[in-house]
Amino acid sequence: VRSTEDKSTASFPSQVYALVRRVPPGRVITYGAIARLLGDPRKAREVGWAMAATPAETPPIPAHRVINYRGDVSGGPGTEHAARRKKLAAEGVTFLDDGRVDLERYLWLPPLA
DNA sequence: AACATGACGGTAG
DNA sequence: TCTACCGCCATGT
Repeated sequence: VRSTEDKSTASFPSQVYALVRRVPPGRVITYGAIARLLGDPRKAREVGWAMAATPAETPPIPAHRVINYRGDVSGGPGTEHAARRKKLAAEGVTFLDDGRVDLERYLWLPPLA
């Protein structure tokens, strides 16, 4: 039973959303970090897919705090790309001259405990 | 079932 | 530092 998965009954996307919901305002996390935290570093791409399919719910999932490992806000027009940057800025996140986020400064990871 | 695409990551040039 | 290519996994056609 549960041959392919016994770590949790929750689907991968659900686990992604659960983790993203824990990211505090003014902080960000990367796709790769999420994948790694869920146990499979190579599923980073799947994390991206999951975020693209982020369901509208309450409280809303802070998908705008998820960026790629370079500190760039992914996605083009049509995926609320500009809106995400705006939200980040509203939370106090400053962008570098290249338009990227300083991960060393804003990257958030869940407490070990 | 096969092919092409993608909110990614890492390495090589 | 920037661009290009490859690898991974799931989706949509």
